[in-house]
Amino acid sequence: MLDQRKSAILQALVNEFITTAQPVGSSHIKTDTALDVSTATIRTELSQLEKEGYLVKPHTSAGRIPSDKGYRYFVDHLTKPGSLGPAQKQEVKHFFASSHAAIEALLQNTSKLLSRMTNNVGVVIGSLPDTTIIKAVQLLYSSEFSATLIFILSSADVEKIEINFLNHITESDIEKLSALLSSKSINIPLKSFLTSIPVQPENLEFEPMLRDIENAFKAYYSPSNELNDIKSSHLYVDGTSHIAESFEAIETVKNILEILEQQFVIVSLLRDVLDRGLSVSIGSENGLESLANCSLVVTPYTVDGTTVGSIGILGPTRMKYSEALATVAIIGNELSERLSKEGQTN
Amino acid sequence: MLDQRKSAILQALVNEFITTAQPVGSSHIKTDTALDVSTATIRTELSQLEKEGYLVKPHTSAGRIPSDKGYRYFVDHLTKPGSLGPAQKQEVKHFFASSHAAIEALLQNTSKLLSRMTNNVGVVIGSLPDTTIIKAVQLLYSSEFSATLIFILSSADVEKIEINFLNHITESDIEKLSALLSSKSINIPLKSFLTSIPVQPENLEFEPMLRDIENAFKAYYSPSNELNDIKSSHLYVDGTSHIAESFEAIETVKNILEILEQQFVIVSLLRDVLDRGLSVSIGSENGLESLANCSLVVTPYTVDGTTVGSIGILGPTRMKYSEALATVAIIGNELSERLSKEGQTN
DNA sequence: TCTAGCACTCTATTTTATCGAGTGCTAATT
DNA sequence: AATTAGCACTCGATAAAATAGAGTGCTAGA
Repeated sequence: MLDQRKSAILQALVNEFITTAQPVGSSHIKTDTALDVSTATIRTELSQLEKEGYLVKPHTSAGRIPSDKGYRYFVDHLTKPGSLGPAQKQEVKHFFASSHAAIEALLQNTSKLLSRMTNNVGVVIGSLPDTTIIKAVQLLYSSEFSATLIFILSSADVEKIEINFLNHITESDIEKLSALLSSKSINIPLKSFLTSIPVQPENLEFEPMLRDIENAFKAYYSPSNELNDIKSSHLYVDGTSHIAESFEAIETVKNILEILEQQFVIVSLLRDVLDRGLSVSIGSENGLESLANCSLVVTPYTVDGTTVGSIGILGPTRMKYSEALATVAIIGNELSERLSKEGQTN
Repeated sequence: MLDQRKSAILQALVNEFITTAQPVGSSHIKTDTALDVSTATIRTELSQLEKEGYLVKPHTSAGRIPSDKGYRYFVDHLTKPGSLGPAQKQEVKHFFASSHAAIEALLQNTSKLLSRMTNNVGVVIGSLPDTTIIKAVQLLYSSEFSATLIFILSSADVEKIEINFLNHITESDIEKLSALLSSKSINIPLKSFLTSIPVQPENLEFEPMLRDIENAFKAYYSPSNELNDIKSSHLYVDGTSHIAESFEAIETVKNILEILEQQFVIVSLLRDVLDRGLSVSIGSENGLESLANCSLVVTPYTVDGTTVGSIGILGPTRMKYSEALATVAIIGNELSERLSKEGQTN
């Protein structure tokens, strides 16, 4: 824990660095703070803060830059939750009040909103396979040898799986099968879908088709499939252009874009946060070389009290945390509310 | 039309520039080509090519760079279709042979494949609202006041629309409505959906609900909604990190990323190509300041002979056109075949 | 414990010099 | 008429040298 003066200095330094992106020297801090001490005193303080790992010097005769530890302290102890201006609150309210016919569009637009309001990359992760429950099942006839299996999930997502049948099927077969599946599988977790349709005496005639469905389902959710996470929990990203604004080095930009393309990486980062609530992951805490200069501000969102996904922003470590935290928090809340209200998904 | 020697010079110059990204001087061209003339002769040719608009000089004492017109000539007259190596053909075959349970995943992965094989941005556009036909309709009960309307389209896409009813509804209402819609709307174009359900004497009791559906549908496809194009024709983009490799200036990268985020811009660019077949759009031909240094190689794809969308790559004007054309063409073919076979979508 | 003062460090910026790939022109050659 | 050798000239790129100034760390005195 830092004493009052060190705190004030660290806070001023971080704030200054966030806005200017330049190393901060002792004299700047003197003007920024109300501290009535000389720059020499500030310098000794700075050098101690550096010794303790909160600050870093790019080179001998430069000002200081916050280290990840410095940012961490800043976020944990020196950042008030922050509140949005009325105009911005209005923007969020208006966004969620306006209609978004499809859930996918809502989530996609939510990532856009996050991005636009914070000038960072907006990220939204929908549906968590472990917790989602089947709210409706429907099998739709496509052709003599294929049909589409559709799940509507508690997370408000829709999953659809193409089924190819080995044997000839009829529309009436499919209808009966569909009814059968509905009767057995509603309100159980998606991951238990298979066990919910054991072969019973009365549906022996459907056994081969059920076998086909089983195979398609297994293939779709095969854990060996790296894309599985993406398929079963959609990721919506927007505002990638902001990272080109935030970083000078084109190499850095490239690396971050690559990470964003490997969606499962982001997905797992966002998942970590589910039981932690609103939280910040700073630089090296992300555990990824490529994201060493990035921070994530993430919060889970809920549907009817159950956590179903998370939203967040990805930006440079020198982001406006207070603003970011406030924005992510409010959008998370409004999204939860929007998804829960009107019983749309129950 | 350029004479033999000018052609050879232009061709050599473009090829050299594509690989080195440096302005090309007369001596390089002498070594690159089999032409048995002096550099002085080449210089006069170059200066004529420049006068005719095929080449550009960054500054007085530099080599030349192809202009958009130069690339255009190169693509139109000096580029053979190009063919992929066996390993690459294999990669494409293998990709389309392996199973992709959901169409969305297939299209998303196709953009990834395009990107990986060409080291550019891969783009896939699915479903064209004007031509898509409803293959199945289903209304699913969600709650007392809401349901989900699902269309399976000939493009293999699924559209779903949340309906909020003004009045209390029951599951049985929804079932009947669903059957009614199915009977009236299958095999008609999506855009004619509304006119396909006129109120008939026998379904007067559903009139208020049909009204609600009508409103939701109208809202969803409202032409005033700029997002409409995106919603009704999904866009899949992958490999954005490659643009950070292709361009030096971070500003350029930012601008291109921004364009990619405004999906409807890309969608309209890709649409232009539908009746032109495999084609290339170079630099200023794209009509967008931000894409002045980019080219698009695009081809439509079909399902059972009907064009339903297009795929392509976005890269720097100095891309390997021959390779790009070959790759886009083969992937387009395989995708069409894959979507058509097995009658999955009929 | 704080502060004024000062020597020292080191990057960033500017200035100057030099290099060399490439051009355009001209006069001679084929 | 086309080609080519020769040469002066241009101009960005790279390197080297000079300068400025923001910032530090240390010390001695208040």
